[in-house]
Amino acid sequence: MRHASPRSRSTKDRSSTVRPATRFDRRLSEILSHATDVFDEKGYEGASMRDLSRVSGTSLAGLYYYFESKEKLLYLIQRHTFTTIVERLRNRLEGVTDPEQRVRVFILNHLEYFLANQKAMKVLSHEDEILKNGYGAEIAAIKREYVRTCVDLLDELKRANNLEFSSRTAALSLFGMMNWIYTWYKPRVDGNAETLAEEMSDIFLRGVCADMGKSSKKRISITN
Amino acid sequence: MRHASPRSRSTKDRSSTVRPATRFDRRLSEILSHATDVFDEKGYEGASMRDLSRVSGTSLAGLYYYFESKEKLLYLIQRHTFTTIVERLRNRLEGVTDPEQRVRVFILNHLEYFLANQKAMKVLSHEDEILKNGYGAEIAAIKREYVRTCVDLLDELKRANNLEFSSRTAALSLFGMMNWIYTWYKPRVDGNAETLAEEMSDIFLRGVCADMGKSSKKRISITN
Amino acid sequence: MRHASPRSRSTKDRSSTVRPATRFDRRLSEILSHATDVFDEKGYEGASMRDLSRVSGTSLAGLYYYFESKEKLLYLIQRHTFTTIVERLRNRLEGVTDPEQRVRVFILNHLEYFLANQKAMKVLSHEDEILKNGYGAEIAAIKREYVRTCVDLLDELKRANNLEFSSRTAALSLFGMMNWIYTWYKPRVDGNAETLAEEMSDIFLRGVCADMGKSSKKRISITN
Amino acid sequence: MRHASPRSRSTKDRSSTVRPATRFDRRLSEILSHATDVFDEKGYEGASMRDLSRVSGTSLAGLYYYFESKEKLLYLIQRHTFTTIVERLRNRLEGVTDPEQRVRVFILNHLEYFLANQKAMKVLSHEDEILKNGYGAEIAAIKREYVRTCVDLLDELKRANNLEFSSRTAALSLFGMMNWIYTWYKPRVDGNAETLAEEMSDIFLRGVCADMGKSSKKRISITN
DNA sequence: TATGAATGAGTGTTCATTCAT
DNA sequence: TATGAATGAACACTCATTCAT
Repeated sequence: MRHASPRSRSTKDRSSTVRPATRFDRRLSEILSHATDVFDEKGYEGASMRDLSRVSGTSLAGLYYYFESKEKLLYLIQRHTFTTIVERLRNRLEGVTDPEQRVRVFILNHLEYFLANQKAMKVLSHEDEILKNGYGAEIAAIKREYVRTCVDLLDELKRANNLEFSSRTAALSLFGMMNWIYTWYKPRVDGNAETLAEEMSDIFLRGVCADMGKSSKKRISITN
Repeated sequence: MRHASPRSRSTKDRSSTVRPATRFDRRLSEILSHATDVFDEKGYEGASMRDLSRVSGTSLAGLYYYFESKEKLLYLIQRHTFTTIVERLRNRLEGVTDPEQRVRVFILNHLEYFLANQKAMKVLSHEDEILKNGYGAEIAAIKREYVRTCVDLLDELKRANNLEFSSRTAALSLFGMMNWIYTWYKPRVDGNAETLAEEMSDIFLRGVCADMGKSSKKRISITN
Repeated sequence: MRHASPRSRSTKDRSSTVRPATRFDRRLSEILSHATDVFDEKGYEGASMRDLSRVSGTSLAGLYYYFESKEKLLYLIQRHTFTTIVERLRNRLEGVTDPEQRVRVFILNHLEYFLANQKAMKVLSHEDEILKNGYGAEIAAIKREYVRTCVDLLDELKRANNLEFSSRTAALSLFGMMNWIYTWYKPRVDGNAETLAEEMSDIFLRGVCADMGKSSKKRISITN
Repeated sequence: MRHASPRSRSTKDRSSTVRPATRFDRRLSEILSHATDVFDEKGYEGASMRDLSRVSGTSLAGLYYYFESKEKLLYLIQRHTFTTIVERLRNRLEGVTDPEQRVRVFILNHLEYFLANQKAMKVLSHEDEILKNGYGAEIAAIKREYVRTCVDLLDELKRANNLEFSSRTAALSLFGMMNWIYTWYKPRVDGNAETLAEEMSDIFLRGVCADMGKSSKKRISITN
């Protein structure tokens, strides 16, 4: 953002309170959705406000009625995407008690949302370090909480089954497995979210050669 | 931009033949290294040639003596990084015959290089869709070969142990686990490459709850 | 140069339809006029957008609100100049039937416009090979038609008076005589358009020593 | 020229004295010739020193061994072209006494050299206002003398035949006819220099409808 | 004689943003 | 609500030229 200046009425004021959706909200959502597409295709830096204006059918100046800066726009997209996935997860975990199942629910929820909203999720994970200060902190907080949830789920699993591994490494590896799919996923080849979730859950929970027994494990040392 | 005109001596001509490193080569390498840092910090689009000029201590115009465009610069970085990691892998796999060990070698090689050259690797994986036409195709080809190598390793493993899983999904999941670390890795917390490689190898090969046996696996269905 | 992207509303769209002149049009005309001066003084290549911005009292970026490129600007100038002179010619030829008079009308029209719009005409004739592809083709087409008109006039004259000469060479010689004046014309010394038109018409139609009779003509051969 | 600085040994010093052609001179001529081609194709402003370096097979820096600036290069080309054509004219006029023949010799000499050295002549007439101060003045002086010669020839003709016309307008019209040919000349269509010279001489000396007699001349007045 | 390496100043163009209406 | 018009700052890149070797 080049010329930052205070605004009398900020986007945040409007959108953070709960109230019936106004015309403003609906237009905002539309624009957000178009912007998500553009960020997905060109990246945040590569996308210009003119691009956004074109695809959303609004004049360049008109966009600024809806958000005060490009950065804020990214923030709104990321916040909406994140809060939605977190909310869905909360609902789905309700009533599921088996620790392994809870992890599987987490994975399915993540992948399902990821594949249904690939563009938004790509923007979410790809444009990670753009947001500064306030906005960045807020998104980072939501993200930290989401990761925390996953770590907690793994801790439960460990406790329940008397396992030993680094929940942190495991959780972050799991996120890697899942978040990376935007680089390779092809619906025809890789199946739908449920299939993929099962495959990834299996790999994550049992490994690719689980049947061989842990005894075969040998340390390797490489000198080169 | 004025008309881009061919150069009498292009960067590619110089760098693709094998010969003793000249002063030109050394300066080129320096600049490449600095540029890698900047791309890492700001992203390709976000990094300006002025930034590169500043950190590499060369005048803006001087940079263009070494590569004819920003895009070519990215290409050179990516090519160098990729060919190096592929070459190392080849060397390390030599003499290792056990299929599981070969996968472990792959993981260790990747992570070791990744952590030692985090910035370059981040640039490699993050700025994936920038390069167009010729350059993009060349990098994509190297990448495809590298992925292919991993898939082949998993196929060997499957054959040897009579396993059944999608090598493609597994390989790409594995890459996700590994490539994602640039978003979270902290040396103090997460240990060195060998530790991490072991943890990830274990998760990937045995899963987090390998001991429980596959029998406990239940399908989940979620309606929401 | 960043990616050139299509504009939602291009200069061409605006200027090719017939409608009352808007504020946009008026400002456009002003800038076109200033640009003509600058192109005249420095040539197309020698004139910088910064020069244009300075003389037209607009910010550098502001210019691009009116035309999408320097090339398009040249195109607009050339098109306007050419269509105006062609239109005037059409009007003036109406009602004139005597073939010789028609040629004289052509000459007078050309010179009058040339002297009244010297700068524009110099730009028109001097910056002939700049425009590429579409724009160039369009201007070339108008020009071809204009030259064609002149050749036709000479053909009429030939038919009417039973003369024999190459209409093409004659027409292009005539254009040479007229178009070259931008290199030497001085109002005080050379008189106004009418005077000049008469002199040139006389030279072109009767030659400088018409009274001597054609018999004196001798072939020359030079060896050197 | 951006960074003008004095030179210990200037090109002019070398080339303006009469002495046997050295290796320096020969290379200089080659480069001049190549440069003429490039200036012809791209114009003076449009041609870059890099272009010249490329076509003349000399390094960019190497060019500066032969002339101290791009401007000087243009000067050398223009001076050489001009002095050659003037010299030839002098030789050819020797011994020709008939005033009309002398004019015809002038025209033939100009056209012959023009067609044989089209590129150089185009550069000569097209890049007329580039040279500043000293160089410009020198070229302008040669040019003025050349034009003066033509005007004198016409004055002789007038005196000899008791004619009345503006020698200045006539001479400059004649130059227009001749110099303009670079915009339209096609060898196949328009014949060789001799043919063209005869046609133009006839038009210039007798006009296109000389046979009709001067009586038919009517004044035209246009109101529009 | 000739060039590899370098540079300050400039190029055309696009950026996110503003503001009067 | 929405936009036409405008802008300062930045962009990637090229320019003519220099100088140590």
